Amino acid sequence: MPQCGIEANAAGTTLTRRTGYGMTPRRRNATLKDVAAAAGVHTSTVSRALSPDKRTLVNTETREHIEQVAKDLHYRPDKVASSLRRGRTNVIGVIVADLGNPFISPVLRGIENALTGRWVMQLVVESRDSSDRLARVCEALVEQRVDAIVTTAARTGDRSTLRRVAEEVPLVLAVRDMPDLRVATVAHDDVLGGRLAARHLLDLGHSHLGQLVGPDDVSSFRHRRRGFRDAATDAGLDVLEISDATLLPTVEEGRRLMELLLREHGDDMPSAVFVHNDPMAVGALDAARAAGLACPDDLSIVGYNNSALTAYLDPPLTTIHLPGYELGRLAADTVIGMLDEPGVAPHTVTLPPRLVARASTAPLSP
Amino acid sequence: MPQCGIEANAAGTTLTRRTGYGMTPRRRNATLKDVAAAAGVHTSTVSRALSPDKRTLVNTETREHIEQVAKDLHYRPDKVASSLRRGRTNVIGVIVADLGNPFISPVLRGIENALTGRWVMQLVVESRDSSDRLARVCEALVEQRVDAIVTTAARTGDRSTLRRVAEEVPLVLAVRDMPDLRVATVAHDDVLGGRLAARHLLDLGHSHLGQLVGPDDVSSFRHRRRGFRDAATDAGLDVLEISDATLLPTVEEGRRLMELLLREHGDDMPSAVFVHNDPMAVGALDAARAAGLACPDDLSIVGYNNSALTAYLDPPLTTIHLPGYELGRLAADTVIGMLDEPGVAPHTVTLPPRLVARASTAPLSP
DNA sequence: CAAGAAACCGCAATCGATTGCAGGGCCACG
DNA sequence: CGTGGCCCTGCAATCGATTGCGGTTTCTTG
Repeated sequence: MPQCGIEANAAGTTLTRRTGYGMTPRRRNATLKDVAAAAGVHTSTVSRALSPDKRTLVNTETREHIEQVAKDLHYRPDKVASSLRRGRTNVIGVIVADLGNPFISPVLRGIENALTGRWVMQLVVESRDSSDRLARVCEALVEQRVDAIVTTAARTGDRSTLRRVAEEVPLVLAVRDMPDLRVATVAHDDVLGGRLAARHLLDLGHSHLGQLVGPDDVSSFRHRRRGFRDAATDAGLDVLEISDATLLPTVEEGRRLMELLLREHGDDMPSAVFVHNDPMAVGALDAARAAGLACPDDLSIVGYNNSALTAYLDPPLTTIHLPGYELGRLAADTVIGMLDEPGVAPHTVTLPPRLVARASTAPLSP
Repeated sequence: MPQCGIEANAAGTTLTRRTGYGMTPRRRNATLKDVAAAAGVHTSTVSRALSPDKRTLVNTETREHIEQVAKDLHYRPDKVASSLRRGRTNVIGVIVADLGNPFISPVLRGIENALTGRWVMQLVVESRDSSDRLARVCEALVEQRVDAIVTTAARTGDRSTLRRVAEEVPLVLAVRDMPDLRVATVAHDDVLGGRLAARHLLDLGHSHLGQLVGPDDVSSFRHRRRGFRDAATDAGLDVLEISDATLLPTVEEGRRLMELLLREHGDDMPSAVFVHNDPMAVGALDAARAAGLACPDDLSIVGYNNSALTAYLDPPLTTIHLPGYELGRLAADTVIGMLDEPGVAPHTVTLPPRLVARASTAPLSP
């Protein structure tokens, strides 16, 4: 290790060099060059010594010396420079429709947890379920050179946007899917979710069913609706549907829809309704109660998502549980897989929901 | 515009050049050089023409021509290269303790919304309230060269970590604060929150108060505890405290603590207790009920956070509402402010909580 | 002992955009 | 007609890390 002889004077090089040209005068971190100078070797050697998979290319003594110097100088590799050179940022973009929706939290958490194990980070943006905004954030993420994008914000009208995106960067759809778009997808089996809700009510003896359905341009609602209806059809029954919902999953929205149902079909009310998410189910329940219907005696209600505290409502809400955390993990795994070996056929996974029976549903009173 | 003459052959340059050296053979996007060649001008001219604040430096005709060519080639500036050159990424790091905690959603949303207006994006990571992990993710964010960090995950033991971080990159504490660390902070006034809870109960005539408190190394719990106790002291009263809580804000945890309270002070039970967050309040309520205490008749309960659906519990939960979205926005604003004009004294903002009185609290029965 | 291999390290190009400086063209004014 | 000034563009360095290739040194082997 002849370089060590130079160390003495090389180490004397100071770190006070100012950032050149018109740079913003920010903090000055040690760079590869600084470490190289201080260690008396070439930058390429430092780079190799500090690289997990190239470290074998450099002599052990040299490497240890470099590692020591790097630590002394508090050297931190610049991921920006690294990304530029390698053409890979180790960052993925995550698009969600609404960060305020509690349902998305476990998904995000699943993604985060799967990624950090792989030294990848996530850039999180919100589309607010607007097509324009979705297009814009996609553009922004591509400019940021994210290695991949996972989006939970796909609506039917976004197909062309997503198709374009998928041509530029690995894309994964999460939570919502997109028919005939050949893109990797990780979603819940919402058709099954709808069926579970229906089957539960049928098992309880209900034969007059209704559902308050979410917008049809969101696949998860479309699937729930179809699953519920299919199961009813299988039993030879019709389903009363209120399909006026917007994308606001609020208690008030649920109340509004239930009032609509009461107004339009008050003389022929179903004995059980399936509401496409929990806050809305709560609102629906409230409106029904206000109209003099007791739950579950006069009306059984099934929600969706198994949101926090639904078990402690009055009455505890029967609902469909979705494994959001697992979905997040799998979505991240899928992304990583696509990056590791590109060109494999788009992978699609669906996770089974689970019915959680509580007191908002009861056998049909005779 | 003499360059236009060259356009014909310059535009003939193809985009099929392979990525050089050992690059991963990913998508090939048009670069500045491509646009320059196609437009028959130098890259620097293209850069200027496309830069919002330098566009005036280039002739209008030239600029429009360049813009056209750029659009035709689907040119997208490479933020990575740009970041390297300018020493600024326009990305900030956001550290949260637990992505699964629904309380954090509006905060994240507030940050996102404030940032996207400024063309800045957020890298979101989770510390899981572990000091080790916090240190690691901070390190990772610094390596990513984020322009700033906002963290909601500060615990007392993290002081030295955060101090080091603050020396390297602009830091903002959100939600939780850190005494005698001179760092910009945006938090709720949790002392006031605690006082509000106490005052509400005192106003209802309660004179025997208790609280189930969160861990003392988290400022928000410490503040709540103090505020509650101070208000009681002001009224000449003592407070029974159970301070065995962990950082898991679960229903079960609340149940456990209430059982502890019942076991240790069953013969001398307070008539009202303040629980430091909503899920725990629900658990506490459940345990109390299991022990034969009716709420609010025998026991009034106040929660914290005004979580979703608390208004529809049985009974509807009295709780403290926090403006999480606004907090997020302000935290982001603070960050942006620090970036725009560095060197100003650390700014600190506190937002007022609000008591939401519902049916889980009632006047002391005589 | 000579030739070949292996281990190790340095050179320099490269990723793509930004920007200080300088130079060319053109107009105005003395 | 000459000089000064303005407008616009081009030149080339730079940000910091990575890596193919080539050159030394040392070790192995016939």
